Amino acid sequence: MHNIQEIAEKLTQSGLKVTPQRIAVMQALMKFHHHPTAEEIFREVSQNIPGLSQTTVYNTLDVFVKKGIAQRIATDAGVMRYDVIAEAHHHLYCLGTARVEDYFDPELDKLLRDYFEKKKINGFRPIDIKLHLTGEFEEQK
Amino acid sequence: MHNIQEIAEKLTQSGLKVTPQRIAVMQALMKFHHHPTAEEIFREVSQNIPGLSQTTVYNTLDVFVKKGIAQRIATDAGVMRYDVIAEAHHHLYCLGTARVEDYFDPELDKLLRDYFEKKKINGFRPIDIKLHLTGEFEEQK
DNA sequence: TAATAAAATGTAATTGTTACAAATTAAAAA
DNA sequence: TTTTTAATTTGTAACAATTACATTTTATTA
Ligand SMILES: [Mn+2]
Ligand SMILES: [Mn+2]
Ligand SMILES: [Zn+2]
Ligand SMILES: [Zn+2]
Repeated sequence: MHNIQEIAEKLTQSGLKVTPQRIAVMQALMKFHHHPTAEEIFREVSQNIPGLSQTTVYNTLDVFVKKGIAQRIATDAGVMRYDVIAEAHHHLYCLGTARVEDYFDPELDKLLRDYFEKKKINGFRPIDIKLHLTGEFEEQK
Repeated sequence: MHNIQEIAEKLTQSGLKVTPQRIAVMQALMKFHHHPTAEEIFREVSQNIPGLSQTTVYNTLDVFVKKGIAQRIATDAGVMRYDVIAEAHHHLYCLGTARVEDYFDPELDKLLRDYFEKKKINGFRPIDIKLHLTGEFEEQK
């Protein structure tokens, strides 16, 4: 799933040209799957692609989001973070470190799905339901 | 609940000095309870307090958040929105209009509370659990 | 291999927010 | 009351993240 072939295919499927920059950005997104910022991706990808422009990273992430192969996450720190879209999952927002960790919980998903199948919300048609757990990661000794 | 006396009291209780700016910002927060931006609050409050500085609005909102009487909401548009803290509630994020609406659902709250009483998350201690419903407000004819 | 539209680049502009020094003011003390 | 003083407000400049835009380069198609 991390290899160039498959990424290239995914790009083509989305109607995008295959470029070294796009492949590298996608690889970086997959590499640190803890929701990197554009800046973090820029630093990472720059190692492989020296002349890389920041703008390209922003553009690329933007295109990925528009095509639905990545996801933008707004954070309290005022920086956007990005996430490869794969299975549905929720997010743990750490108050201390500002990290955003993935949280997978199919049981919970089912619970929510069932709940909102019955319960309709006034004039709102939900497309995505996501839990937003804010808290602290416990010190592990 | 919207009157000056009570707001002044709330400020004092939080260990804050009572100033016209703070009262007005709190009133504005209560007035449009659809999560105004700092800019929207600035425009509103400026009508009553002509010389008002943008910085004051940012400072004030910041102080409110630190004291726990307001809440900061990061949005996908890259602007922060603010919310008076009252009862626990969730948020509906509108894809079309970028609006954020409140969603109260005690039944759901109970469901989630019960669920996370049993289910513990790895090394994470949740402090706040909030549902993040992204979708569209339906056209009402 | 040539043509062409899409993508990447560099730079400047913009937006939202924060830093900081100086002036003002609310609250406490006298 | 007046005085004192720390907290708050203000104005301006700085900043960080992101976007706009003109130019150059490149991936794809013919
Ligand atoms: Mn994620
Ligand atoms: Mn910004
Ligand atoms: Zn943490
Ligand atoms: Zn709210």
